[in-house]
Amino acid sequence: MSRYIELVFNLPLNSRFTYTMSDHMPTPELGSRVMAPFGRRKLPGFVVGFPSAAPVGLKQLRDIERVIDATPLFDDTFLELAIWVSEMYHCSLGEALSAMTPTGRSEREAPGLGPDEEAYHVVPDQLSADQAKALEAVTTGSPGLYYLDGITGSGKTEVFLRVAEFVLARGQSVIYLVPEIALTHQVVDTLRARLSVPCAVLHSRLTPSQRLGEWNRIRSGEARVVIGARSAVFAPLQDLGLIVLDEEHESGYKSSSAPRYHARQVAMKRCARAGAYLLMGSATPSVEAWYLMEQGRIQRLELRGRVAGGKLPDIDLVPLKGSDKALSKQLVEEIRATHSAGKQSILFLNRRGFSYFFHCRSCGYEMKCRSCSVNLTYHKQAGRMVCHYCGYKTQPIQVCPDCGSLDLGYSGFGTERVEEELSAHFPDLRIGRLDSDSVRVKGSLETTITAFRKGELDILLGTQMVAKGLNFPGVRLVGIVMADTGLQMPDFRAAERCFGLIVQVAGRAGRFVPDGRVLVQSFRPEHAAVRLAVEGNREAFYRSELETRRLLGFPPFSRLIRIVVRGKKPELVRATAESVATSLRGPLQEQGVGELLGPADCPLAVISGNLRVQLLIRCGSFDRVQGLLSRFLSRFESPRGLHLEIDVDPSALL
DNA sequence: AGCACGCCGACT
DNA sequence: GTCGGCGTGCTC
Repeated sequence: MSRYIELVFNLPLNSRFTYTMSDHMPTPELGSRVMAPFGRRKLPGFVVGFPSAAPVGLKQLRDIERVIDATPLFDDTFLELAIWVSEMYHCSLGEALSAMTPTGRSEREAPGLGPDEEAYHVVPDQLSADQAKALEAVTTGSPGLYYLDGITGSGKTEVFLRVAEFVLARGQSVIYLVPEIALTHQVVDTLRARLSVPCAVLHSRLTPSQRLGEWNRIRSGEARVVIGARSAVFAPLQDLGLIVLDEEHESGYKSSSAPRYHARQVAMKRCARAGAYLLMGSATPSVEAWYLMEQGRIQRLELRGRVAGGKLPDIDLVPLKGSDKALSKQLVEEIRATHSAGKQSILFLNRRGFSYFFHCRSCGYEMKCRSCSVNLTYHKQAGRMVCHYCGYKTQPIQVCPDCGSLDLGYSGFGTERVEEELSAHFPDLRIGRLDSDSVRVKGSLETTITAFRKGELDILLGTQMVAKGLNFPGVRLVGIVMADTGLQMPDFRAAERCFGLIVQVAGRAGRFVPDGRVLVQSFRPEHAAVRLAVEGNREAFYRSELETRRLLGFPPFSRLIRIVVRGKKPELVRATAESVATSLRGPLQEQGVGELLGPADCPLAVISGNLRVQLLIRCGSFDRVQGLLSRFLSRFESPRGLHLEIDVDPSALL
């Protein structure tokens, strides 16, 4: 009599595969992995069931080869969550399990400046009135959704810690999520110093054996606190009592590869199931979270003012109208004054991409990547035009290939160009640059930061990664070189991101540089996102942004599902997108559950030689659209060399 | 997703 | 004659 075992693989195949076990083999447990012959290959598979009979219509089943895991990776509660993930985000069960367990392939993460802001976390003798109120609201309220709405330095971390202590004291466990790996270390240090319970760390940059080790410490119950980036939301804790989601607005919580889950969404699901608290926090909540707070579906806990005192710095808005210089007169003067006072300056640029590209002043021709539809960026050091999507490099042109004009110019500012302008203005000042180019040389990140901290540099210039490192003691001036980068992008969250960035940078500057100056340069100083951020008027910004979203029928007034058809053959891609649209549009309309937009080329229409065409479903009834889409996808056979990417609640539409 | 099979074109 | 393009089918 045969024993049957059901496996799923990390493949885009929806079915489960039944195998037999030879008599001498000990039966593996549900949730462990086994090696199994699969066609001509051998693959690791997850054990998801033990059917009592073989599936009908199969003549010969094959034996599994060996058991990989001595102890299982997950239990049936976890399997239930994996099934939910696979249905919600339209991937196979095996793909979901791969992403959720320590076996998953590593997610790519941007290099970051380890912000040791938490090192400044001091245990206060007494909570502020707002902190005490927030803590009481959570601990006397029923488990559910809570939001610490407060600026940097308002003491969110202390409240997170106290709620964690409260939950641990009840014998329950805690997941503490941060938006990127670089932030885990400080949180770990703070929690380990404070909580008398072993903490585990989970993120994708641990080695496979480290990850498995931490995973087993969690499964065994040894560690009741887990700190980590988004994948830590799947930590296999028993008796979950609390998930902390710090910096809720951060885009790092959304996975950019299948399954494209959002840690906030998964956290809500887990907390609802476990009867646990979900405690989020940010100074600049996502528009969705803000809306839910307005509706009372998330309980807002306001933290006003700063625990350590210190008011928000004055922010000056400097228009950049009609100038082709990256540094305005005001900014130059401020840098000089700052240096004269023996202080340091930090200059901040949104992104290294979308800036400093080549264009023809006569006809407007722009140099684009041959296989991606993005503008190439000039990198002076290498003397090359570089594509930031595929890495393609080519020589800069001397003559416009379209009109023959020699009048070619740069526009936009990259860090290199700003550095050049700085050197011209301040030949005697020492300038350090931090961006993903300069950081690629290993060790240079630490070297630059250390030098700056020691006062061996006068100006630190960088991209995103300096935004979180504004806690240097000698800094007095923070300049945002071009605040509106990204605003022109065809993405409905552009304004929200722009707003959040300015407020975050200004807030951090104010926390660590109480007498500091913040200068925001902008080409579009009149834009609501820029103006209201500089004024610090959050209510007005969210009100105006919500009104825009309402008019356009965008989230939070609807939920979106994005389908990207991607492939090398343009005709095939377009034809497939068209046929997918036709198959979906009818049922959506007849059932009145949603609306299909497109097909249309993605704003970044070609990446690495693949044409990308998108369809957008604006859901009236999210659940019914999901059902309809699942049924469609199970019938749909993708032509060869062609991929469908399904993104539920997309965070960007590029 | 792989990996084989199989059926047509242009190379030693 | 065969090396190799990628269309088609299948994996318990």
